[in-house]
Amino acid sequence: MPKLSAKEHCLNDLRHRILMVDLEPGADLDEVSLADQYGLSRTPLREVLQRLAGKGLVVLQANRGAKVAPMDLATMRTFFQTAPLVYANIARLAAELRTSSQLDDLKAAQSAFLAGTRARDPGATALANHRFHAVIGEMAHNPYLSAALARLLIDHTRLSQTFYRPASPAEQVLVVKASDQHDAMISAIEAQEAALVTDLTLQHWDLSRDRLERFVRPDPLPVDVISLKDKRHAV
Amino acid sequence: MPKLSAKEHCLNDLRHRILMVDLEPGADLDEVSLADQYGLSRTPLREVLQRLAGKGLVVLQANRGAKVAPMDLATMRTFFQTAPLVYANIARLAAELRTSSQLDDLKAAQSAFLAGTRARDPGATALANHRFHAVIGEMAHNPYLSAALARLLIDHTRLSQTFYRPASPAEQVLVVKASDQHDAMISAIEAQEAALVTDLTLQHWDLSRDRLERFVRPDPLPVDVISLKDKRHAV
DNA sequence: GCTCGTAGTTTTGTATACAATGTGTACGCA
DNA sequence: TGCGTACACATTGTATACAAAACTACGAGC
Repeated sequence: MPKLSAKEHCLNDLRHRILMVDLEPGADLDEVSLADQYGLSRTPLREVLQRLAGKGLVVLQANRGAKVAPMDLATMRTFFQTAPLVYANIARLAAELRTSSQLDDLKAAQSAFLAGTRARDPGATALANHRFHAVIGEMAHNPYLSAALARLLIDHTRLSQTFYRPASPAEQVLVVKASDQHDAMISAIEAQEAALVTDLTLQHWDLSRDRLERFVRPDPLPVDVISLKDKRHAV
Repeated sequence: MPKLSAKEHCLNDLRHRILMVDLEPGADLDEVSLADQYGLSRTPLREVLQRLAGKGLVVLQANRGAKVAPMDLATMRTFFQTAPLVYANIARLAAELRTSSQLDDLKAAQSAFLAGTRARDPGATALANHRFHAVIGEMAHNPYLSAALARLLIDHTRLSQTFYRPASPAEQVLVVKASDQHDAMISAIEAQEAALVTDLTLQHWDLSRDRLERFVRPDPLPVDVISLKDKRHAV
């Protein structure tokens, strides 16, 4: 069991809280309060913030402290525009270049994902999903595209959390479908079938996008209030 | 005139030296010597290193200091594989989304590039070229692809420096051609002709790749040493 | 003779005190 | 009353001293 230093715990926990939108996009981060919250002095805490800034999780403002990386409308637009390109290319490279130990990591991430869904734990599920796709990024052995992927995954995970609502039956079906796609991707990556993985990845993206869109643009409220009244007891 | 703090100067200068391969890939960076070299204490210097690490210019090794980001064979292979994809997509977005002030920045970078070539200053030329493509990255308004682009440009600039040899006449022709392509790209971006910019960018990439390849795989030495002797005075 | 262990040195990591910068508020003046 | 300035407070940035970890070299044991 690797014993984590206070600094490592701080880094992981802040990362976790940002991805879970426990710390909201744009939120100011106070050095002193975070420092004694994690039981370290400001010096190493500032290094943690610099590191998080390097990964794109926070942004530093000179003489004005750090804040959680914001997510405005423009960001989201760009996200939807860019994700399929990067995901597809990463997936293709992953199929070609994956090592067997990375394949084990991927299967472990998928196990965690399944466990999360079974436990109805949206946070754990989202985090495992993040890990799953991050491992595919590692498989691609491409530092350039991985830099883009890492930033995409940050916003992808945060968007999922933002729009998540306690599992409706329809939602649950989609999650199961996503899990099946994960399994298919694992098989294809293991068999190194690059074209197939690319295709599966794009299907997976479409599912994810539909799921996000469903919350951004929900079904409109019924215009006819009277008829709604009649249906009240039909639920 | 913006007065630079010692810290900003340190950041810029280290960046500069890394891009110019004055600091070679993989070189160890000693905190204390760098600290008094730039006249600041270790605390802010470490922050500078963290920032450079975030940009991908250096890599940090826990309890074992920092070193300049290495460039091994695998990196170069990946670079050539990935560059056209990112450059082309960035260029297309830049044409669509550029602002007029960014267009001014781009023209300024091209002026600097031209000045560098005229002065036969390979360092200044490479840096201006870096800036030129970085501005196109800014125009794309896409933080995800920009992250990939930034890392590509680091290695692109370093490769150019590594393989640069004092301008042969043939080499000079290629630089002029590159400059012309820059001008064409500026016009196309100004006119927001996305398809044209994408095409020009890929042509520009081909030129750059040919130039790099020329040095990686130069013409073989003449096998027939005797006949070479006869030609000695013909040069 | 080689390996392992250990002491000393060098280098990195952390805490704290202090300086500088930014921010808010209250007061004076028009 | 409105605006500007100045002062006080809060927060960030820097330096230095100290602690911990890694590297080196030397010596003992097998």
